[in-house]
Amino acid sequence: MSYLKNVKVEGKRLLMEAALKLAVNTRSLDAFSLRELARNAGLNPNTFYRHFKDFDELGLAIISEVMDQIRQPLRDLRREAAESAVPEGSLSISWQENPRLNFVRSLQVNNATVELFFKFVESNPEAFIVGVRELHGSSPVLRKALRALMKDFAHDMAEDIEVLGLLPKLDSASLLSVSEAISREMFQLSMNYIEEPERRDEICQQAGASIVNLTMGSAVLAGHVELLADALR
Amino acid sequence: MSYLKNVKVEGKRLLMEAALKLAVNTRSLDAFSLRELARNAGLNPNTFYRHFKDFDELGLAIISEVMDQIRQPLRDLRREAAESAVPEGSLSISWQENPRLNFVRSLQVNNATVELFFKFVESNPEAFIVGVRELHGSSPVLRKALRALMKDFAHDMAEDIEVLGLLPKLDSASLLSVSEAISREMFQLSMNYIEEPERRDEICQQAGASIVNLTMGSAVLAGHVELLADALR
DNA sequence: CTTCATTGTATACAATCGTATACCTTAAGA
DNA sequence: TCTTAAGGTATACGATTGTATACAATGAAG
Repeated sequence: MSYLKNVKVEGKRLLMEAALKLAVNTRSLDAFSLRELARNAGLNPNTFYRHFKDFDELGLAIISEVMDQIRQPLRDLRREAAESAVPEGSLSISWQENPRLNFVRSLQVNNATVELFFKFVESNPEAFIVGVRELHGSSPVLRKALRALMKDFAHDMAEDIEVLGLLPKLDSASLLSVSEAISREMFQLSMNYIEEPERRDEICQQAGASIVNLTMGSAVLAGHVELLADALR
Repeated sequence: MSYLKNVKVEGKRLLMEAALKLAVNTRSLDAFSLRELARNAGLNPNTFYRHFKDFDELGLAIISEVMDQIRQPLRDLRREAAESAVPEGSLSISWQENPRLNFVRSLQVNNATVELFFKFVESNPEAFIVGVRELHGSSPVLRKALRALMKDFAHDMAEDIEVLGLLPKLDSASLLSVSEAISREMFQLSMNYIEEPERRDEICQQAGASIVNLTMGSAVLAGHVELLADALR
């Protein structure tokens, strides 16, 4: 919930908290005024300048703090999903040896991850709203920072997929590319998930389907058709 | 280029044009003031109220006009790509009869479409910037409108895929779901395409890969593995 | 104990904001 | 021909904005 424990100076923290809250409600980091922000933080307008040069600097600070709190949990969640689905000792069995087992396991991990991911989104909406919003928002500085961040997420994911053996062998470029596509899809869908509560099941399914499609498609293109054919036989 | 030919009243058109331009530069539809808008349109501030109740109404008007000008061209472009890739008379040959031919053709159409799409984006950046921006922007009204619009695009795409025989038989739910995912990916990547000119080739490839992955993955999941295996043999 | 940087406040000001009221012009309908 | 609605302007108002300048409290370093 509170992403800003690291921020020691109280005024700074109050401002960042207020900004995050305002961003979630008005839903843009620069849609509110400096004075409005100060008012919400219970501080004098000028205090802002003690900590930030401008709104970009505030935005970067928030993003950086939030991501510190989110990145690792997301990885943990993926591993958690993986472990919950692995029949004991089967980790070592390669796709070549037992396509079917690995395929089924991959689907399980996939579904579990998606479910956990959206639960996580649900309990941390502010972080996702601000992130996705500003990814295409009005500040070039924030856009750039968030694009870099998406890269990091994708990189984490690629690494995990490899370590957890969730896909047949893929060259690392393709793997990263697929991971990036999955990241984009998941973050995008997280907005729908937040905003359309009545469609949450559907969105969950949609996300799962996209991931399966992307991963299986990439497996096919990497020359693993026969492998998949075996898995599905 | 000019999306607003339909708007007859001059003041209204001037306001919409100014808003579109401002949105592209400041990159948010409500990041500027009513007076700033009027100034850019060369009109009295009050003229705004003659045509719009508030900024949402302006936004909706712009979106609606822009999309009228964009939706059909996008479809044409897809058909154009399809026709350019079809060996004469081969349209009638089903995936079952000749998997390989259809697979190759599908890839060709795919690549051509992606290329044409990004060319289109390049020559209509305003439309895409505003669209993607406001899809996750600060106005719930615009968000909702743009989500509906994305649905329409996806629906068009699904219809075209079916008519043009770009995929092996798929139940219509899956087809729509895949089309939606493709739409999201394409619109998302269109932003990167605009903002990172030095990576355009890479982005183009990325888009192509995602589409192939999504479509082929869905084919696999729909039980067409053997078909694809044949195509790739 | 003094110094001084840090964090926050108080006051002030010109600029800009949204909008209310009133008025002008034009073209269409009665 | 007279009326009336629509599109556009002029002026004016109080509210809010970003920020400059000056000042107060605190705590660490010397």
